[in-house]
Amino acid sequence: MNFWLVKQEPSKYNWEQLVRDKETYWDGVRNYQARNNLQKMKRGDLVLFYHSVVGKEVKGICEVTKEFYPDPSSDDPRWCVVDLKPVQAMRSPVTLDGIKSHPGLEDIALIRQSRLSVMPLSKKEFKIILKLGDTSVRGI
DNA sequence: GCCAACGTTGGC
DNA sequence: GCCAACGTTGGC
Repeated sequence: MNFWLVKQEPSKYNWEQLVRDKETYWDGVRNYQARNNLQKMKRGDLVLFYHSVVGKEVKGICEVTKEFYPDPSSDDPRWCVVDLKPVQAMRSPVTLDGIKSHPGLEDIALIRQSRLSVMPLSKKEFKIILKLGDTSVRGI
């Protein structure tokens, strides 16, 4: 199983909306590197949902329920989406400051490559963020 | 194939 | 609202 982090501005789509929707397709990715990461996601992978710009915090954990397929919001066959469903809200959202200041997280793309919207996390990094959020999921 | 111009993202 | 970082586009 692999671990990921996706970002979105909460004014465009946010965790609360995902919880209401129960499931969504993650559309709008228009960057090759982010798309390549989307294509590597496997069913059952866990994905952190980060609110960029407003809040700047990890709000919850999702699961990949469907692997990549063409983006229904685009005519361009280069772009794709995956389906995500919410699994668990963070008991305590993990802020960007918290991530920046925690040893062991200084190399994640959220910090090193702030514009990337879909990025991989190591299991270790995923576990640290869950711990910072006082949250656990599926034995992790 | 290089690079200037331009657009977008996202932290501050 | 500003600006740095970075990706994309298009002229040459």
